[in-house]
Amino acid sequence: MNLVKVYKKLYLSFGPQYWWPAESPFEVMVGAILTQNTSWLNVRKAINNLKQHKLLTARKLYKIPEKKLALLIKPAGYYNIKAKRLKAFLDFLFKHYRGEIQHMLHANIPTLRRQLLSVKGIGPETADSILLYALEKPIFVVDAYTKRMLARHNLIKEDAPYEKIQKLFMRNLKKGVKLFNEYHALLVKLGKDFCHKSKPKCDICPLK
DNA sequence: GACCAGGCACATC
DNA sequence: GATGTGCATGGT
Repeated sequence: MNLVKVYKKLYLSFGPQYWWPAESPFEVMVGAILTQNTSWLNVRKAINNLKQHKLLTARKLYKIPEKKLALLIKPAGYYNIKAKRLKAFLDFLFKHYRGEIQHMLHANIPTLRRQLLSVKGIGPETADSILLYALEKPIFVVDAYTKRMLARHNLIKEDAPYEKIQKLFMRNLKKGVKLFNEYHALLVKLGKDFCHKSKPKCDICPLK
């Protein structure tokens, strides 16, 4: 089964996913860092905390102490390290783009990706999530679910590197923000509902 | 109570 | 270059 067929099956099974669940590009970026190895339910609590305190803007988060930020995002787990990562990202945003997300849109994709990856705490998945879902650049996001699905259907090896998997998608799909957005979201849906880590065999996989 | 979640950096060999 | 470990909350 090729990747286009996989997409069609997923879409027929689940329908549109309306990603990313956020009210602004900045919220996407914050969410992308907070959701590292963490369930979205916990991330939502953390983001709601920031919203209730009216702190979910680049300027506000840039100014508040790291300690205070850590307490606010506590429900998301790893809160000390994530506060540090958010701060590192905000430092980057103000240093290179005067704190304005709009200004990032002028840079080209490879440059942006390199810059994001240079921030401590932003790895390939977080960088690509920001590029695709916040900045609407045509980059495919690879996550643990993506990897698991491909490995279980024998399309890659379990330990295949990120960039290799990403290229697999980007070479075999028509390049576009809309498709990449929906595809990744559908893979997460599949992973959450069917492709469980502790159950290597899945009899009811919609891809079968 | 165990297991897992929309990763990443760093230590050690 | 590969392999292991810390980071932490909250749902199932």
